[in-house]
Amino acid sequence: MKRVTLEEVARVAGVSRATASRVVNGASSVDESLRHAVQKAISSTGYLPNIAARSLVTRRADAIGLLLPDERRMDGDPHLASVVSGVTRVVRPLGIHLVLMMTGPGTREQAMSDLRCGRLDGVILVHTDPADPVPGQLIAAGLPVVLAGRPLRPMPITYVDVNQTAGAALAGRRLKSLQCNRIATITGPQDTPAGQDRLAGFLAEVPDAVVVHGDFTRQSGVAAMERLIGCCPDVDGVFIASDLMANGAIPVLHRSGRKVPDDVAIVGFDDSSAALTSEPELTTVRQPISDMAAEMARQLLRQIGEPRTPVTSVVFEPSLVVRDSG
Amino acid sequence: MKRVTLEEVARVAGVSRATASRVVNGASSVDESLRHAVQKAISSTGYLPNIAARSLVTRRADAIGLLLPDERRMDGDPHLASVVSGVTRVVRPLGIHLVLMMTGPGTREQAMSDLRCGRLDGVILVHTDPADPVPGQLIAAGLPVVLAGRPLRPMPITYVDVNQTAGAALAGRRLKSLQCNRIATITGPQDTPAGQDRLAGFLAEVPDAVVVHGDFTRQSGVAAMERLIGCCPDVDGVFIASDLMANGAIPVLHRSGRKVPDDVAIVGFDDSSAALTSEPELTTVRQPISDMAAEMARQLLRQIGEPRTPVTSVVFEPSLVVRDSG
DNA sequence: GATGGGCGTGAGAGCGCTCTCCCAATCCTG
DNA sequence: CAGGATTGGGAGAGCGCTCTCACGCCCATC
Repeated sequence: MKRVTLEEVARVAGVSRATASRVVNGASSVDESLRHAVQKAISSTGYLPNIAARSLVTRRADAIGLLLPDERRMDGDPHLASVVSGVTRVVRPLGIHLVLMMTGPGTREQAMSDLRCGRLDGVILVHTDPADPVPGQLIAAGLPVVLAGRPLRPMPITYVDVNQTAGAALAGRRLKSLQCNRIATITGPQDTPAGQDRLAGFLAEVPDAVVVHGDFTRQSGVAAMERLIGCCPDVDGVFIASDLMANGAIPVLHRSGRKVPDDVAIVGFDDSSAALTSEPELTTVRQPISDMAAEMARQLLRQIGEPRTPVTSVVFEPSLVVRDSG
Repeated sequence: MKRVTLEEVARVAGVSRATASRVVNGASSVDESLRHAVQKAISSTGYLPNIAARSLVTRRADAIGLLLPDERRMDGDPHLASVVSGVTRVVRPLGIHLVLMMTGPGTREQAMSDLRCGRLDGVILVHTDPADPVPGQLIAAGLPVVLAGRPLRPMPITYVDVNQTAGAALAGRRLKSLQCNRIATITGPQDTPAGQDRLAGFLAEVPDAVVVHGDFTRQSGVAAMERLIGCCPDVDGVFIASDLMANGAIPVLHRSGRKVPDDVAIVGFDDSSAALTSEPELTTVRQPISDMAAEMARQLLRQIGEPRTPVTSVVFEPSLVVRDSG
């Protein structure tokens, strides 16, 4: 149960600490016989490098942060598990830790400190409030950071996003191909890039669509659909900018005596778990969340590896998942 | 942009490094004037302690791990965000990092290493496979660990759980009070404590209930309900051991021409987001996930603070959330 | 006025690792 | 065979922090 150090390994292997270190770190140019001896010593002693000591000299924490919005905004967000899993996939083989930070009082400041004092090598920012000063501060300080989703105001920052506009267009084409005559959309919040782009992309495809506003929440989906069938009773096709809103909106249609998809076709966006828990299951625009998360991790690691590298943005193409609702 | 060390702070404040360290760590017995000088030096230099250096000597990582099942098992699990948020709430004020680890090839071994080499102070294990050797290894090694949920086989390990039996009884009483005559239950997997206890607790309250087995997944809820109405068409009240299964089961009832709750009352378990995305919204047994997670964190910290402390188990009481389904 | 006990402070020894030298040994080339 | 080039290994200096220990200093005690 006693701690075994490199020193100990070196002693057992009959080499210097430096050579033992070289073997541990896979450095080139160590004689094969010595390397063997060291490896034997490592496994016989059960040696594990002390990360703190290593970190102290390499100035690398081998840990990155994932900054999330608070529980309420995350709740119902189906993506968390996928994001974590995507990031984990690229990060774990490298022995890098994923530190989760949910936004709360002082979190973002803490993340800044962690970054500056070398406790974190970089951060991935999810669902960032446009008014949040943190991204700006981070890039100003030259600290590695990647955004999930295009920032509202253009800024020199690396981000990964899905082509929201193209996704909405996909939905529009689907409704048109279903021969819908009276097409509407329930939008996301218009102060977010995703909300804006999904509306713009849809209108580009269906210019005369009726527009009703929502804010991505289930609740707002209910309200928006009530308004929609009030003002436009003959609607027969709706693109709803999030599955969660669609999930709230469909029962409203049922209650009004309309059948989905027979009377009204519905296309959602996200392909979240809400798409499967809806009745009928949602036809929706899928974003490859897990792959996007993996890409964010890769971008972040690149920045950490070579600072002052030019910012990039990676945009993934969405796809249409056809199920029962439209 | 240059790193400022304690040494630097001490120099600016005109004291020794030791005294500066005392101030940083809030140690007693530092003269008020010196403390002031040091604090001024800290803020003027923008000093942030280097965690790696501290960790090296204190042998504390100030980080704990959250070991999760993989994405597929987590998918649809509505609890992740709540768990993270509960743990974060107690852990962050202490400056302790929450490291997320999703189960995958080698994860559990990695967690063991991290623990042993001092990179992690302790771990919380969620959804542990009964056959998993890791919990046993951890307690054998005397490493701090807390389980989410009672282990299948009794073992000397600290865990936090909800009183599953009592929760199921709550559901049973609810269905009886609704004057249901023909009561059934769709169970969870019978090789898990939760699955077993929910069935046992329900049968204790409704001994003559029809029992159909499921495995907590939505899919299995669909299948189980199909079997149920096949073998027992006059059923008028069902306790479904997870909201996710209930979410799958309700559309089956609708398709068979039965109305919920008028023809068949449904009570779920979990109060997960699936309870709200169901139509009608589910009456369900709520477990205080976030509070339980917070308690897990507290238990873990206690173990870290004083090793070899006796194991404890904390059991929370569930409550019934009455909505529209039963 | 000498003695004992606190208490606050500074010096310095590590914690376990990496990495830069520097030296020795081997190799190639003319 | 001499000379330089190349390579592998060891010594040792830190990385930034905590913490023990010993040293003053001041006050209370006899």
